[in-house]
Amino acid sequence: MKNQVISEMFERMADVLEFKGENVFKINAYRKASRIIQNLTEDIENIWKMGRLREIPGVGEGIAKKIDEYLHTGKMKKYDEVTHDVSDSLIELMNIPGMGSKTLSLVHKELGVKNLEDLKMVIEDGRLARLPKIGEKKVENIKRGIERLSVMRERLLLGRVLPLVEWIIEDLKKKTKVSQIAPAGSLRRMKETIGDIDILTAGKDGRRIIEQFTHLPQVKEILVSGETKGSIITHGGIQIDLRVVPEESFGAALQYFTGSKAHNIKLRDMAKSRGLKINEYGIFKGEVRLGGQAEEEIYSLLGLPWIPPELREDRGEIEASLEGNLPELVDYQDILGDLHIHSNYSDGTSSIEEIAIKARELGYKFVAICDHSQSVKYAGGLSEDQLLHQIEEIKEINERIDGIKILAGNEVDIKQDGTLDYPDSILAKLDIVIAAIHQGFRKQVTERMIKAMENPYVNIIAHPTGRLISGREGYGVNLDLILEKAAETNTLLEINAYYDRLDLNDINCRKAKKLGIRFSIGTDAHHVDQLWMIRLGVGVARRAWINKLDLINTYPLNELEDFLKMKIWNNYRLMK
DNA sequence: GCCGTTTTCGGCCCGACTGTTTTCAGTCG
Repeated sequence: MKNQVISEMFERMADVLEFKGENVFKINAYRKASRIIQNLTEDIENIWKMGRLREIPGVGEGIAKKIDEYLHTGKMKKYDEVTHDVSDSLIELMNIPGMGSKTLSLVHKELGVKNLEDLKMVIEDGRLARLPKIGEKKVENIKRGIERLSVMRERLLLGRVLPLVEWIIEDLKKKTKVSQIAPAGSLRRMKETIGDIDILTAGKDGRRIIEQFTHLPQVKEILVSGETKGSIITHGGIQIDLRVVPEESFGAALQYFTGSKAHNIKLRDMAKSRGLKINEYGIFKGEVRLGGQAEEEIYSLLGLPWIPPELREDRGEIEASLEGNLPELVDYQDILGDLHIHSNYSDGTSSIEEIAIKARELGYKFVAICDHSQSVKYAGGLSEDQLLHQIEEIKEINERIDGIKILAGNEVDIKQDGTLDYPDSILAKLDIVIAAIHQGFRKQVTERMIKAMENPYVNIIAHPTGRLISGREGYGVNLDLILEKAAETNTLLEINAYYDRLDLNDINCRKAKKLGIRFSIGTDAHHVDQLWMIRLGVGVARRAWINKLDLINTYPLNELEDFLKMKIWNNYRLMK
């Protein structure tokens, strides 16, 4: 799949052209094409083979030709031409906050700066400050930018940030008289990683609200404190911005600060062609303000239904809205149970009973206990006897506790030879079987997973790519083959909601959905306090345009139990 | 370089803030 590499080439060209001072609109055209190609769920090579490159939005004659050339020859002349005389280390300097393309090219041209070392040097010896249009403050800015760059390199994980933001919002609600308050930005879109945190409020006394905000106990350092904007660093080193807007602009501001940028640009473009104008204060016709108190007003005045934040990535949601084809997304309240939880039988720390009681408190109808299997020694995998014992205990608790059904399950290891960690006779005793790779990440992972899916007792493949957001690359599976097999065998794919996994991710889920594959969400929780993470999984599902029917966590218990047996029944029919 | 219910040429999202400037360019989100 060449989508990624082609997308990166255009992004690179955009960066270099920006540095060279090319026409801004041309640069944006490359950026847009890059982003859209990155978001494609289809292999660009397939699209190319069908002669349909030009049907990709943002791909016109010129870019189509370049893609065609690259896919034919493995080369793109224009790319080489544009980038050959500019090094990576130079272009990377544009990432420094305060250092844009104009400043960089000035610094490069006048002082011969080629990398970070050079830049630091001309700051130290005062040559930078002597350039035209560069003053003391600008130098100071860049200097701080360099320091910040090294700190803020990494984006924050959604699952780390969400609880903190909600805590702060609750605190602010108690301490201030804000009429409305909500998180915005990529957090509200439930993106798996967050750049910076934006919270939006409506209220009259902005200065006072900001004052309260900057004096919360979580605050370590105040960066900005004004009438409409406050900015702080928490003890955990996370930057949070709070903005206060007038009540009548809350919807417009929420829409604006939620983004994404690409989604907003498209909306504004639409507004323009209808003689309207959108900004963070409202939607206008000439001088007349037509709305902006609620987000819905912005959308409805453009002839659109309100679009859920999770969809706002310019991945076709605006077009779908126009056609009346917006999906009916699964809702956070639709979840009736968590289908991947570890107990203290293996490496979890809560007892099955604790889990059942907590799940019932959460309003669930069922939970699946899926501990590790015997060969996963490092995680206390269960021997056959222990598993049988666990099944008995689950039966006993089910009889004793009302209002919740515990499903006896297991996260069965797919061993290095591709066989499963328990014989079928054991698997047959379980209500739900999740198969997973935990060892031998480099050994024929795709083939092993395919073999596992062929087993009629395997309902679900856990964390199918194995990636960890904060680090590990993943197993290097051939996902297309996995998806094909999952569709063929009616095997579900897991959306593992553990905050560092979120695997499958949104784009891959959407791809799978198009093949008719269904999903299950499991938190992979190892303690009852981690059960809340199911929301992260639902966020992924919503970002993947998934509806209730696609997700078995929304099925009433009896339908779920039937569904989980379907694969065995089908297999039985085939054998007859 | 893309694109078209005002356009096949002439547009291309919008505003705030900052700093270096005598009216605005650069950067950011």
